[in-house]
Amino acid sequence: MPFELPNLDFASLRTLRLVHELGSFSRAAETLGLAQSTVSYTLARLREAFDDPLFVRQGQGIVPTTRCSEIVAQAGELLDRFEELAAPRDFEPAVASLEIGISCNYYERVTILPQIVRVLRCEAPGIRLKVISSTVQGKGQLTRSQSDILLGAVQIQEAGYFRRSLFKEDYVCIMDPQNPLAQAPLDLESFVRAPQVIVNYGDGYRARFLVEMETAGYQPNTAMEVPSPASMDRILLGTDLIATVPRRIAQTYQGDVASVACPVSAEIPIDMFWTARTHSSAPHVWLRSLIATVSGREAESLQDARSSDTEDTHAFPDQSF
Amino acid sequence: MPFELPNLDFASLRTLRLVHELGSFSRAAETLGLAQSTVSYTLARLREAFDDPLFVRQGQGIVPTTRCSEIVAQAGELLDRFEELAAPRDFEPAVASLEIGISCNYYERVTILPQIVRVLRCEAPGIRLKVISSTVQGKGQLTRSQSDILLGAVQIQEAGYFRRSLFKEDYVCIMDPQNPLAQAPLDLESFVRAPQVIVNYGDGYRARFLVEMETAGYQPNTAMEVPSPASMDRILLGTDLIATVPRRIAQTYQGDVASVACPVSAEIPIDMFWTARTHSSAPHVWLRSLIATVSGREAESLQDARSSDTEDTHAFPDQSF
DNA sequence: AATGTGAATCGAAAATTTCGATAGGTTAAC
DNA sequence: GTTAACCTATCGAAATTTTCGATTCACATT
Repeated sequence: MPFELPNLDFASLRTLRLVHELGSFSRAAETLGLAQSTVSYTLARLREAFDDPLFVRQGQGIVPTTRCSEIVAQAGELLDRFEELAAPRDFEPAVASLEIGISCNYYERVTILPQIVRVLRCEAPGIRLKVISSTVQGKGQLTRSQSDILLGAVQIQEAGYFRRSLFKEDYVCIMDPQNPLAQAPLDLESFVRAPQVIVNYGDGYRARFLVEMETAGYQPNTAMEVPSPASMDRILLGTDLIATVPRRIAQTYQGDVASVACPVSAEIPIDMFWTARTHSSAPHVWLRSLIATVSGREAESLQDARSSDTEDTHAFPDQSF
Repeated sequence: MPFELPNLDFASLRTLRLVHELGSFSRAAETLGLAQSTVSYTLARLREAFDDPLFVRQGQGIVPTTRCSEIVAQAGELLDRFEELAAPRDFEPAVASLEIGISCNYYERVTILPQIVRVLRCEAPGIRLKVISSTVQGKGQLTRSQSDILLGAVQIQEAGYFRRSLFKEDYVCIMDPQNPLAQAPLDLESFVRAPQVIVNYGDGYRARFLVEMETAGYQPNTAMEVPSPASMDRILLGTDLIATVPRRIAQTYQGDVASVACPVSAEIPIDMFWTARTHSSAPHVWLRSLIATVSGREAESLQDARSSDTEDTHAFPDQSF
């Protein structure tokens, strides 16, 4: 064996430092509230570990060996770093520097993230968001630690995930303002007949209102399919087409298109999910709280659809930006 | 109390690191040759110390919290530094960097140090010598850690000092080569009569041969007193003066002055002293060994004039320089 | 010599760590 | 679904380490 790597605890190093500082075993013991024999025993262990006398008697008192002084200098740094490491993390948004991963899709990127980003740039400029498309794999991304937070109209049954409802979304029908259907509330019959642009979101996902329509025995008059609701206004303007999109998406086209309530009632619950891995991390707690607050009032945290776990409410900043 | 600073040992941090690496308590226990419950208990202590779950269950196995990964990264550095600190110091002259303090006077600076410096520059260029004048305070300088090594014709009776004899020195009389006294061995009567330059070394120190003369009832014919034997040749040349100086000092004037044996026999033992503080330090051991080897053959180490402590003999380099 | 100061050592008590066994909880297979 | 496999958590007992008070030892000062 080349050399037996010794084990010591940080308290021993603190004792060593104190003895070095005070130049006395007895006074160190007194300061620490221990018996002198205890300090003596601790030093015996240190001597063993470092294979050096560390302190030698010199007349009245003791004198550190050169090696001892080296060790004390190094040990001081170790202690400082350890104590910093062990200190409770008081998270300060203003100075924190870290990356947080968010899985979501177009909808959340358009409706939730812009507000979050504005607050972050102002209050926590050191937090970097890494947003990835969740498609239908959001849960797996969470468990594989590819992201820390999953946002979306997802339903996770399994245990081991935390959930917080953000808000409920419903659908509106949008169309060219000249479209006759825009002049009055839309009835179901007209809605079914109207030529629609259907958003399929790729990956075989089917919008909730389509599922509801089907259940009720209706088929939409599909004139066109697109993978994303982005720039839907550009498509619709000047045509007789209508599109059924989440209300908050419709608001991003505001002014350019007319919107009316969708006669097929379908609510989409938008939730936030995370795992125990980040549950107790101060920055994550803070960001989740921010997301919940920014998203609306219906804040409510549940784990496994059982234990409620209300997070600290984020105090929304009243400063203007 | 603001926060209880926790105590941990380095073995716990190693366990943490291993669990993080292997992703399993059981496998870490197996690797360490411990029971799984032991690792579990160690993690309970770590969780307490860091106030964080550190690892959370995730299906099959466990996943580290974000805080845990931070801690492991930091702890890894702490462990590396600690292990480096605890590793046996294998002293390598070629790369060692440190300062060693030497107390001595003119005699040793002229006779011993030049050879030491040449070896150091060649073999241990990182060792910086800090030479201070010992005058008559050499012992105090040692005990106050103002120097690490004391060289000189000193006699320390007290315990607690290590000593190694370097060599014995005797006196020669030097003079202008034209001086009639230089032509034959000097007899005591001529010596006492001859006009001398007496070196008083300041500080009331009296050369050994003067003490011997006095004991024998003679007084030198003092023509002049100087504080140091430096440049004595410049003083003597062209005069009828003689000076009595240690033989190795006389050799530094070689060629310029004539020297004959001093009829008053007086041996000066030149010793090296140090304390327990540096006794076990590898670089100091090495340097002391070098000094002893360079100084002559009579190497012999004694503590308290009792316990002999022969140091490693320094293998004098046979390379030319 | 006697005295004082401070570290080392000793035996017993206290606290901590370790172990084996077992319980609790989740995943994969049948 | 039930079982089997595989984790970590927990428990009580045993082993080890740490602490303490008292004493001894070493050195320095009076």
